[in-house]
This record gives sequence, C-alpha cells and structure tokens, in this order.
Amino acid sequence: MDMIVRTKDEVALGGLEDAPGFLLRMAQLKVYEQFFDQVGDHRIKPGEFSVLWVISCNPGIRQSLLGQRLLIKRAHMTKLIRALEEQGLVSRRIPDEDRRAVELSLTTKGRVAVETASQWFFAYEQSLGANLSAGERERLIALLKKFIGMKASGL
Amino acid sequence: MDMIVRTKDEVALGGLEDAPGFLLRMAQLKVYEQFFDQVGDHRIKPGEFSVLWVISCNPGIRQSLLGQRLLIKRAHMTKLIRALEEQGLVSRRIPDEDRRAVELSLTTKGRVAVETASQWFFAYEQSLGANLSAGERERLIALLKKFIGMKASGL
DNA sequence: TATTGTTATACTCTATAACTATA
DNA sequence: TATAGTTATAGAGTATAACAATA
Repeated sequence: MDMIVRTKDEVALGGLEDAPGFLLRMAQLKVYEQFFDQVGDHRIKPGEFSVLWVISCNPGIRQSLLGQRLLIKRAHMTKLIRALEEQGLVSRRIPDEDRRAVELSLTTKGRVAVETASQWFFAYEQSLGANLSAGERERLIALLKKFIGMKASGL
Repeated sequence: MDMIVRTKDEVALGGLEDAPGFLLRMAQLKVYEQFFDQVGDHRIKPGEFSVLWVISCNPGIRQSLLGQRLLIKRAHMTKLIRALEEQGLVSRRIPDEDRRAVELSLTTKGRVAVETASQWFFAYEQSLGANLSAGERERLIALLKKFIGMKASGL
C-alpha cells in the first residue's frame, strides 16, 4: 500500500487540484507572471492589445459588440476606449443609421502600434505552454475553446 | 442575463482565438460569471474559500508557503488573512522555532464554515465544463495541471 | 544580509446604478 | 420602453516600496 509522504514543503490541496475553476485561476496567474518576466514593461498591456487587435481586424466595429466578444462590461469599455483615444490610437465615429452607437477604428498611429505590438504579443502567446508537447498544447487550446463556447472549427 | 438576439455580426479575432493566454482569460471570466449566476451572494468567495480549504487540509501551514502555492503575494496575503481572522475563521500562531513566521489554523467556527462552503464550492466546480464530455473535461483538467506545472499523477 | 510579515499607497479591473440621447 | 453609451462611485485584487523583527 502506498503511503503519501509529504515533506514539510508539500501542501495538500484536498481535491482543489482537480477543480477546473481553481486551475484556470492558477493558469491565468502563471501566464500573467510570465508576461511580465518576458515582455516586461511595454506600454500596451495584453487586455489593451486584444481590444486594439480586434478593432484592427474589424474596422468600424461597434463598441457594444466589441465588449460582448471580449467580455468587457460597458462601463469599463468606455474608460478603456477613452484611454486609447487619448493616446491617439483609436478614433470613434457616430453612424447616421443609429446615432446612439459608436463605431471604432484605428488611427494611423494605432495601426503602427498594433503592428509593432503584435510581434511581441504573438511571440509571447506562442511561448505559453512550452512545457506541453505540440499535440497537448493544441488539445488544450481546442478544449479551452469548447469550454468557453467557441466553435472548434477553423474560424 | 445575456438575452441578446444575435444578428449575424461575426467578429474576426485574427488569431487571438488560438492564443492560450487569451483563451485562459476568457475561460476565467466565464467561470466567474457562472459563479455569480449559480451560487450568488455567499459571504465566502472562491479565493477566500481556497485559502480556508488549504489551511484546513494543512493545519499550521505557514503564511508564506500558503501564499506561494496559491500565488498570492505577501502583502495581499496579510490583508486576506487579517480579514479571515476578523471574521473569527482563522487563528495565527508564532512558532518558537522561527519567530518571524506565522502558522495558520482554522478556528472551530472556521471549520464549520469550510464544511458548509465546501458543499456548494465543489458542486459549483463540478458544474463547470458541463458542455464537455466526461473525457474531454478530464483531459482539460490534466492539461491545465501540466500547464501550471502540477504533477498529473494517475492519468 | 536575507527572510517573514506588515503597512501604506496607488493603479487596474470590475460591479452597480443613475444618467443622456437616441431608437 | 429598450438600447448604446457615459459618468460616478465603490470594492476587489495586485504591485511596489519602505519598514520591523528575526534569522
């Protein structure tokens, strides 16, 4: 019969180690830590990059739709976009069809910034999960996509 | 809560949908959202529960070790533990062997609270990933454990 | 000198609700 | 009435740095 022997540095997690919510939280903290170790002090943070990137992929996207896709609440989105606007990266336009809405685009400066940032961003993302095999990493990505309700097919 | 009728406005993510850091962030947001939908307004939040649970599994654990395992910074740990102490759930003890350290244990009230909370906590964790098959869910858990550098024993 | 924990400060992210202007 | 966005406020969570006590 196997005995579980713990040195005094071992910590029993009592089932927490199989709880998906807990594991996702830990994984995200590791990722965040690795981000600062690796890319350090860029002006654009991952959250801001994702906003800029999605705007660059969908010029004229409405603020509400962008927020829905990135799970950013409206009140927070307003502050985020204003900060990016003040940096001269994003421009807003009120469409005549619906004058409540705001359509977002990148400025020229914004496009340059995204172009630069995308290089370190995707290199950083590529470096995540380096301790997994290529197949495991792919499976993890596919399972996460399914977990959050994204189509697993090639979007 | 999200009763939005979607027109066919698709949003291109331009590769973001395969970025593990992005997916982990999205997954964690979904989990958090589901937590409030499902278990609502308990006094103990997931982060606090995990601290109490690990103390209950490791009576006398040192504050520094607990923080290392749960990736909670020292300054934040101090505030967290003090709040739990003020609720009468946790007690601290300065060991003679090292009078810089703090050893943590649950009070009787703390043990009762954890016993109660563990029921809804693990039910909630079990409900996560319900859109995956049992095998997929298990694989996701195993891959997350490997991703964060946990032993994937017996898989 | 290094480590453990505390204190103080600040900034980000998020939640909520009241508000406007449109539809 | 409902929707898109804004404003204001508050509370977590976390980062940093200075600090005390102890090793």
